[in-house]
Amino acid sequence: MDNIEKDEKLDMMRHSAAHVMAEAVQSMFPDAKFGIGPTIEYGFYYDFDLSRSLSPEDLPLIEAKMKEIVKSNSPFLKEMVSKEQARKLFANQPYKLELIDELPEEQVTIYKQGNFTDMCRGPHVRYTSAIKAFKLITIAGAYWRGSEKNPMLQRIYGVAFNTQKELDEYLIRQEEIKKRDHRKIGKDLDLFVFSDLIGKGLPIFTEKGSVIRRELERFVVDEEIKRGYKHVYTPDLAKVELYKTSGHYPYYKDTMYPVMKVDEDELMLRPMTCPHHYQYYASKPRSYKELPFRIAELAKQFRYEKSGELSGLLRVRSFCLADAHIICKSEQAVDEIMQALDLIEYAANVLGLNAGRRYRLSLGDRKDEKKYYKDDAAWDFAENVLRRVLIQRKANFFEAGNEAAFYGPKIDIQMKNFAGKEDTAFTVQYDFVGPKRFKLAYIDSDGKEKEPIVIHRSSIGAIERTMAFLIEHYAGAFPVWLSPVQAAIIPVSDQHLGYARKLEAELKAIGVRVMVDDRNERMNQKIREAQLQKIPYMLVVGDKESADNTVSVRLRIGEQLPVMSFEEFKKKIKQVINDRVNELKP
RNA sequence: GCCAGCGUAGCUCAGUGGUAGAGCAGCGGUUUCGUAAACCGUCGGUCAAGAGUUCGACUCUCUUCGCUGGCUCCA
Repeated sequence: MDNIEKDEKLDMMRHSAAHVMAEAVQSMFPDAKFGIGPTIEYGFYYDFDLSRSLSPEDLPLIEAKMKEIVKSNSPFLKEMVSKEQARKLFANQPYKLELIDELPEEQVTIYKQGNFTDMCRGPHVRYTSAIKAFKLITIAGAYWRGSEKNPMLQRIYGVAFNTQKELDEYLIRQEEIKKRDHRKIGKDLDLFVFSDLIGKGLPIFTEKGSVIRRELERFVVDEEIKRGYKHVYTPDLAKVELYKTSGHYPYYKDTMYPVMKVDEDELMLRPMTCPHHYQYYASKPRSYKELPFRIAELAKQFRYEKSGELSGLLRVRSFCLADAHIICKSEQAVDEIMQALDLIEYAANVLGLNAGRRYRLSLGDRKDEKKYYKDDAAWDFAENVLRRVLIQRKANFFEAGNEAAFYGPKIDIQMKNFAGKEDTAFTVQYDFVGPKRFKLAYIDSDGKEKEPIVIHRSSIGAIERTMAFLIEHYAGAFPVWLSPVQAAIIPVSDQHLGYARKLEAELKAIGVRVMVDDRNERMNQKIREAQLQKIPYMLVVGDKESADNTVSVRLRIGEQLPVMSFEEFKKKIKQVINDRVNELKP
């Protein structure tokens, strides 16, 4: 049996498990109304409309009932009925009736097992006993058909596998994911905190977290300047008029903060940077010789996110985007996008964030003139440019409709986080609208005024989100250049404090972040704590070391380096930092 | 924002209709130690906030705030 066949079989079993769960729920709630019950990665869910709210205590009861049904080994019976019959059969199932009305076929498939009948395309396993290891995981609210306007149903999520062993492994894996959660590690390592008084979704970076952030920022600013960007600072707020001119206002209204009245003006916190950068470009006439005009900024942006959407550093209400806008001729677009992707890939490699990287060519929907600016020729041109770039790079990409910005298509660089979830980490967007709205122009070689295009891009994305990725990716054991404390000096006893202080001063002098653990504690205790803090180097110094000017180096991976001279260690650590080495051992 | 759950000391967590406990951290000592937790003592909580029920509420009810898992949305 090949893998695809195997997957299909597993999928069938999960789908059948959803039906069995529905039967179990029906036995407990005879008047239950049923939504849909599809399979998902690792399992299944089913949506119900019930007379009362489910509580977590219900899950074991439902699960027990399911096990009974599985044990009873009742067959799944398939039947074809006409829509008319189906309507009668599901007369008191409003959600099913809605689905029936929308089915194009005249015949409807129904599946029956035990006392439960469901409208379903199938296929299913033959008997309920084919359902192997499963577990109900959680209950959640879910809008009928995913729309906020519809009633909210109660969804039960379950997972199912062919063997108990696989199920156990899945559960263990979930525990590991929890341990790596950036919110947990952020607390353990004291990287960021929140304050109810400041507000939700507004993180405070602690001293240690700020070290990481500063290193990231320095890295990206230096790299961008090297690559020909003008790095600037523009204001965090601006007149509402600016965003009305840019055309963002109607699209972003819901995610922008309310307007502030200041004197005669109406100001607001910026939800994006582009128009600010355009104003820099537009501050004087530009020649074609100045193009491409690359403007970069570590830009704070403010977006009102619904409270339920906030999550640690992943979703915040104020974030800092490593943002840039490249104003250029359309003929330069391919080359500029190539360079932008080069930078993004380079930075991602330095950070070690490559897991599951793939590209999404995000396209608009020509018919949706509310959501996307109407200009078919411009969309065609831009889409071709982006597609050409991706093909030329032999990038692993796929196309997705209805994902573009209102002003043009984009390339999203997708990444998988530790939990296996895919997220947009970085993005490159083609914009043919901005220049029009702001009447951006350049004087071409023929002396005529022409309209440029704009490429929006983020290099290392939103700093907050990227930090969350890094925390989870490294489980807090950051590369040395990012580590808040790079070396801990651990005197064996306080007689060795003098030597420890001397090493500390010398390391500080060459820019190493070092601390001496001078507490009245045993060496073992200090090592343990340095280890828990994921400090990359521990320098244990006692009689021997102070006598011959050496250090005993312990790495946080538990490994011990052979005794080396302090000079040698200095050279080594300096090099690891400067080269931004990913792994601990050079 | 919506649905559900949770909120006890700085952290991790016990606990119960009769006005709170442990370990770690902190602090004060003792100890001067060789690669992941020395020992003794001690401080610490309007049990998220407010209102109600009750003779009595951390416990039951309601409201608010915050967090978590989903839904919707998204850098």
